Amino acid sequence: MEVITLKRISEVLGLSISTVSRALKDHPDISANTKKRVHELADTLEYEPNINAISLRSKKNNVFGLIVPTLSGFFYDSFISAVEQECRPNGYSLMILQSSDDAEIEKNSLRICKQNRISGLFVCLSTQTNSMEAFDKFKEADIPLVFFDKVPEGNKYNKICVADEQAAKLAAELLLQKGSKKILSIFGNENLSITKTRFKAFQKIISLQKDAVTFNEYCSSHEEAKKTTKQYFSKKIKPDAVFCMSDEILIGVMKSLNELKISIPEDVSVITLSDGFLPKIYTPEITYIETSGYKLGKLAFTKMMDCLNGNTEAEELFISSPLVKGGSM
Amino acid sequence: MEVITLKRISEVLGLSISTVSRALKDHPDISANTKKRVHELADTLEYEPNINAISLRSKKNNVFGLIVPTLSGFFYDSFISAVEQECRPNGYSLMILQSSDDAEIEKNSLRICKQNRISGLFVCLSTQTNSMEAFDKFKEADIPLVFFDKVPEGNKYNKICVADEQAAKLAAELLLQKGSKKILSIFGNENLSITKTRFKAFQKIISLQKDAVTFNEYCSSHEEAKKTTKQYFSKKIKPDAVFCMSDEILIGVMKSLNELKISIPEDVSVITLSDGFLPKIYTPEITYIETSGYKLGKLAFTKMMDCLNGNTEAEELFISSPLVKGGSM
DNA sequence: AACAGTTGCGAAAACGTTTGCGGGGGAAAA
DNA sequence: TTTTCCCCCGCAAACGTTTTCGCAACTGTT
Repeated sequence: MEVITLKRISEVLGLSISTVSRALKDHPDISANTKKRVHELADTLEYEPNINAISLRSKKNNVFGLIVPTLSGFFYDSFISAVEQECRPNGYSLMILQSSDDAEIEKNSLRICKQNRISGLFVCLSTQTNSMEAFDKFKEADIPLVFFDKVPEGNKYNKICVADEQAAKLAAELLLQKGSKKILSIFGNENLSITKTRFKAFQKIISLQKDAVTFNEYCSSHEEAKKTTKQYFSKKIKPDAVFCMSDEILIGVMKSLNELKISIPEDVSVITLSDGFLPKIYTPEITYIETSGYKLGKLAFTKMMDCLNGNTEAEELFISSPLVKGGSM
Repeated sequence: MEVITLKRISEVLGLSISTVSRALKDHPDISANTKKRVHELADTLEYEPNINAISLRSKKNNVFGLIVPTLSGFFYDSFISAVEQECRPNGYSLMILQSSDDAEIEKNSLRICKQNRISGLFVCLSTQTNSMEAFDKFKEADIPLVFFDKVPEGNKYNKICVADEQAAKLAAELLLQKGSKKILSIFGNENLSITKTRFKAFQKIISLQKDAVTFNEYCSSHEEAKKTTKQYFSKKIKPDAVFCMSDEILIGVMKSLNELKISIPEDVSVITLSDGFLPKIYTPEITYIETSGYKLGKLAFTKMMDCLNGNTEAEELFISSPLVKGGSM
């Protein structure tokens, strides 16, 4: 299988390489007739430009890097799906890398991105990341950086986030409004800023209600959440509501409640922050505050294009988190 | 931010570009001292080779294409995760494309792959694909093609599959062994070879048992599966077992059974083919035959490397599908 | 002192594009 | 007829590598 290049086409047609190149790009210098001949031959020969050559010449690779802790999760797949959907029509490709939540691998992934001279980078930080130095190198090289979900501290980065504060607040208000007094609140990894934000906002609202108390727990896996839930519901005074910070938590909580045959919403109210897939699996469907990976992806892409168009100032953007009512409250 | 190239290093050190290149690659022609000097400067300058230039020169891009109908599913994310995990340590990158189950987009994705001169391609066909012509072009160009999950017919392609026949057979045997007599069997998209295979194998086993009957249905979404299940369980004579061909089906089935307050496994046995995530969400956990996207990914990668090493003969490989017992039978 | 063999390095071409510049040739203007 | 101008097109450099070939300067052998 001979591979078709501009040179090949130029030879067949008795033209120069430059003329063929310009003809294919509809350059005004080229006559209509020549353009026609070139296009036709290119079509029949199924010419495809060599992206590597173009990238080399233009010093720009139309590829975005995307680094996530793991692909197989509850959330990242829909984020990536959204980004990819935008990429193709805009002439970009996506190079995906997993950090496995390991700072070393993350750093290595950054190297790969650098070597590939990517045009931009989407990043969800690993929980182990302790230095932003490697990321700052990209900034210095004017390669747009868009963080999402797990984002760095400080105001010098582009961050696309769920409106965590608002979402947690909304959940808390809803619980109080339903008259919940003893709320079991389970959060994720304690070190993440996302956890801190959600925790603080949730706490603040609950504390406004004098006769309501919360039992706060941090669980970093659904197994842990399951165990914790079981403990609370084995006591004499059981919680009358459970707040889950994420899908991961929800899974554990539901497993416990179901095993203990605790009825939802009769015995206990349940509310969670979620992408929306899992809450609908259960019966009754769980009421949730939407934290859409899909929306997040769309917004992240928009911000990326913004950056490429010269809008370089760091910005923190939020997606709205509407309430989706199920039957769990 | 000046970008560092071999040329830049050679200028600083008063060497030629070729010498620098060779020094970095530990070429025997270069003296130990020169190598040391070059390596040190490259390190402090944080030189990163330009992959685009390398790809152009070598006519090989160390990138694999990966086309799936959609990223956000039950299955593909773990497949991709497995492939990505193998790629990095082997010096490859992954370019991911979604076909959105659309033949046109799929074709377009193939173009992108071609333009990028990828080294190999993983494909899960869209259900709309009606011609393999575009894929055959890759074969002709000696670009390895590895199909998975939804694979083409015929024996001229590399296919990595779940042992569908064996899995469906196993499920059927288990149901009969438990004494199920009236089995509701719900399958996915009727046109897929994967569906046909599972259907045939399942049917064959059931038909061996004279007093057992199956009600066969095809549903292409969980909503449809839910509706269908509801219909069957609203009749006087209800099924005593449900077989689900996939997670998608399982979701619908469980929703119906739960809403109808039908007890598992007392009133009905449930068994499914699944990646394993969803079955464990439910209480009791659903018994399933494992169809691991992760294992599939690992095997697909192995086959890809095989192809690149010259083993070009088309091959159909299977991953085993062990039974994972839950409490649903 | 002449020779062959080795060691260490550089020149240049090639991969496939894009693009600034320049030039031939024909038509219109003088 | 000469001049001017415009229309088409080709030359060549550049992007950053890798690699073939060759050459100079030693080293050691007769």
